Amino acid sequence: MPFSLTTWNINSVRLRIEAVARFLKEQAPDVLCLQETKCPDANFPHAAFKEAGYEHIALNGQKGYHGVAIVSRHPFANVDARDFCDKGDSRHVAVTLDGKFGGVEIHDFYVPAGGDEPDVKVNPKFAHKLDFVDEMGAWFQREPKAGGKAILVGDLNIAPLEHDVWSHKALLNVVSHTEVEVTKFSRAQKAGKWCDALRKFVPHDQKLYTWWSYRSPDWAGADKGRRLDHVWVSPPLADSVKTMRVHRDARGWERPSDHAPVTVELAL
DNA sequence: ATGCCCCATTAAATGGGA
Repeated sequence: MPFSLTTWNINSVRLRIEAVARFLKEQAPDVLCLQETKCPDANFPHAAFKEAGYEHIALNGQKGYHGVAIVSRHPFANVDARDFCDKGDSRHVAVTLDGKFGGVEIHDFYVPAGGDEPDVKVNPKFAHKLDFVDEMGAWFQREPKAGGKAILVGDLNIAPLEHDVWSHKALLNVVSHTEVEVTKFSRAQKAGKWCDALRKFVPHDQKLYTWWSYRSPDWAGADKGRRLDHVWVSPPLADSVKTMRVHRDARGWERPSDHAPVTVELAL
């Protein structure tokens, strides 16, 4: 049975609710995972999602910063959220689907950006990012359960491969592409036996981006992007991923997020 | 090789993004 899922760092769900509604109308994924909702749960724009057909909503939001949400056409059997690094911030929410896709686990992550300086001695935000990724790896030793069907998505804020950034050489010492981040990222991915669903479709020697800085006066022309958003699937789903698309056009909409939505289709 | 930016909060800066 076909199943589609989109991940999108929306950079304020309230500010961009019309863009979200347009996307859902045009693309109609089964599930949408958002990051950087910047919205307390009490203020989440439920009505717009319900009108669009997404009646099932799992939230882990907070005031002003961060925040994740999963909205779905299908019911949830379970909702969970984990407080990585015990900081009380909203960077993870998970659901287990019920109904015709029953048993499939979906994890939505917003990994810390890590600040400017890639040095834990002077930059606590970078230390937090590295600790966060380490804790993900430790948790993936037991989660998801062996043999389980799981999908992990989100703004992981690390571009691991050489061609996940516009210039490997220029970004080697830039937070998101440093060696220590990439090493920890790969370790966490291996710990959960996660399969990189996006790179299944794009060879490693070809550029693949999901994010373009607001600071560029001509983001599309300069095309100095990074692949910060990811979709991983557990081993039982590795062969079920049928298509992948980065919706680059949405980066060019009026008052856009700096991240493009990314959609995968699976045969479940 | 960084960036001319953008968002939320709280009241014209500040913190955060990446």
